[in-house]
Amino acid sequence: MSAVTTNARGRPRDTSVDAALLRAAVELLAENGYGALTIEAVATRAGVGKPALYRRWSTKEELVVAALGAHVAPPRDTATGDARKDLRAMLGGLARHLSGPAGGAVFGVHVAADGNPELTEVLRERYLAPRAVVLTEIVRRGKADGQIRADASVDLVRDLVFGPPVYHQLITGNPMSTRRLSQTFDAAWRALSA
Amino acid sequence: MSAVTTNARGRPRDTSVDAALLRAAVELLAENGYGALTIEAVATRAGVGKPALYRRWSTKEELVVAALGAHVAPPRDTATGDARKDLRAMLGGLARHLSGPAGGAVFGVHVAADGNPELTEVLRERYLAPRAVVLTEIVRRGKADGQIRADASVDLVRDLVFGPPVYHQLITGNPMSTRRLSQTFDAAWRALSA
DNA sequence: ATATTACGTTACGACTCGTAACGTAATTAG
DNA sequence: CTAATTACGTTACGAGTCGTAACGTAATAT
Repeated sequence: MSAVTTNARGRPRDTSVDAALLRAAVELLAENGYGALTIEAVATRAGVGKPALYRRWSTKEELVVAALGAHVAPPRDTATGDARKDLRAMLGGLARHLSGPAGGAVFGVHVAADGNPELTEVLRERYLAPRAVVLTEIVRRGKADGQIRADASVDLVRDLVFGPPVYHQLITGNPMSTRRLSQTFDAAWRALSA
Repeated sequence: MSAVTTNARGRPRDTSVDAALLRAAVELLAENGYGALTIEAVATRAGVGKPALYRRWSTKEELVVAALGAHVAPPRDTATGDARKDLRAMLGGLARHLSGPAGGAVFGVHVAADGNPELTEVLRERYLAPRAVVLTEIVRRGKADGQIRADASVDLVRDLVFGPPVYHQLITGNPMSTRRLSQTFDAAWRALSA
């Protein structure tokens, strides 16, 4: 046992079907929003049948999580060593993400995860965890060389830096402007810098 | 024309039905989350039929907005004149709200409003507008007597003070602890105070 | 060649939505 | 008191969506 799980027996999965489904999901999210997303519409636009979709993701939520993961660029570990610049770059990545076609879906997934522990777990592992790793490293370095206050936890930095733009979009429905993004970041940094 | 619209002709609405429906909606939201909320379940728990519900709110979203409005205490204009205390009190009210049974529903409504202009409007008027008024007044006074930086807009204050706890709950699924709430508020105030 | 798995199509039961029909109850206008 | 009006509960219905199950066909490993 414990053999390589790449045990392809019958007909292999058609990779283009995966891509077509994820692409269709992102497109429909951008066009109609999360609530209007339909499994059948995704399959139809992708040119496949529903069973092909259900073979890959058993619920709408998992599909959307996968679509987000495939569409959103993973956080680049810019690692300039300058905590302020690195934080600002990470914030810029989030802002681009929220402004993009899948921006509105981010909230939808989190809400759908309410009362759904499995989905919450998937979301946490695939989406949040990679970003948390990068953030933790930035904060560690920043505190080591005295840029960030010693009493600032990673969670505090996260909530203070990323909270305002996400909240802004949740409340207003529109992404935060670039000017206001810099303004809120400056304010957050003012509170976090040593 | 323009007569008093309180023109009650036939059998009047049963007020207890309104209360029972709103209460049932809040209870079910607390138990199963927004996604699992069903019109029929609300009507059944309230002991009424679906038509009685649809006579009052034509969609699930409007019902939930109404349930929030009825369940959540409106913002008290504490008006101590101390901008820091007033802001902190407002933040405490939001935190109590998010910790309560309807906390999870707040996100659900916002997401449901995505791509639904009418619901967005209702949500903005009934839920956000009253709070915005109170906040604006607090910020105005704070800037007048030099407690708050002159270059801080109301939107900046709003996003910086309320964004972190809302984001925290959106990401982690749990309300922010009281200790961390004070911590993030102190940080925000550090950035906002003159 | 045979077993195995994926694919598209079609069909199905279950659930939810929003509305329409009924008969009954409550209130106002005359 | 009578008629008109509106609310109520019950029941039923069409529409839409979900998730799954069949079937025949295509593609790959053994």
